Amino acid sequence: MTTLHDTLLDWYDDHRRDLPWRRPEASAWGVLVSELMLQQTPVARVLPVWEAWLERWPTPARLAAESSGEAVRAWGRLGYPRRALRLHAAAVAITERHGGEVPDDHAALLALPGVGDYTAAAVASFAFGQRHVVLDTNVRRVLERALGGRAFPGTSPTRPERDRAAALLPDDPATAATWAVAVMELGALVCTARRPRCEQCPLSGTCRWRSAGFPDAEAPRRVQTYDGTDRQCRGRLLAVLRDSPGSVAADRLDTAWAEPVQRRRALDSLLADGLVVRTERGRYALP
DNA sequence: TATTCGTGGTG
DNA sequence: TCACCAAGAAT
Repeated sequence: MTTLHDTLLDWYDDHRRDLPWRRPEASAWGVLVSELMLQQTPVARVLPVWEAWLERWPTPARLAAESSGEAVRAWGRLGYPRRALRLHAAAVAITERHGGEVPDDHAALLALPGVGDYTAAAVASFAFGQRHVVLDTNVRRVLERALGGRAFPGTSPTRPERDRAAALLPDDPATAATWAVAVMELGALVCTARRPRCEQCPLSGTCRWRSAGFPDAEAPRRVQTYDGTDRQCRGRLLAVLRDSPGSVAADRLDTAWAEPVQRRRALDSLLADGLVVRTERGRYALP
């Protein structure tokens, strides 16, 4: 433990958000649900959906007993609806393979649908108080700036990056878990991607990016176009199905997207993903 | 390894 | 206004 650790842990104690999945009464299932929902989706939009989800499905077994289509419907407009399918599949796997209890083992977590290296480490750390390197985009940015002296990390985590994060991890598991969430929180609230609030940062005194004069602060980042893409088309088609209690006729989908070739392609991909099924007489529905 | 996969808030 | 983004995973 160094002054860096004490400084950041003190900051976290004073500034941490009171998020429902961080409360003591939150279950491991609640933590897992939050992590799936938070993949590429802002906290503010996750909050109401998470509350409703846990109210309706307080355990993995309760979700596993439902159709995957109900999960897709309850997912609402969080985006990337394949995550809803994966979360449902994870609930089924937990029910079948782990007796309905979210596993506390990193490898077992990693084997669940929708759970990658980050999410497995996050659940093991946040829900079970274990010591893991939790390397999300926030943590990577904070460490790259504070220790690496650069504005942004590369596209994917490197070996040296992991080693650096591992070397910083406190020995005590409970402290390591708090450290992990504290670094994430700093990245989310202060050391943000665009306009970091350096005047509020507890690490500003030692930050190498700051002492170097903020090089490459305006580094061009990859812009993702959306209008007119297959993604947008899929979203429109799925919205029609979410808002319909049963199945819909094909011509209902035609009204959701005018261009027939792209509409066909998008519908085929939704069918291939299992987000949509074909029912009787050429009608369509959630699975 | 580079792509693909939604959505809506915001500076 | 509109480009930019927000706790990744799967392939």
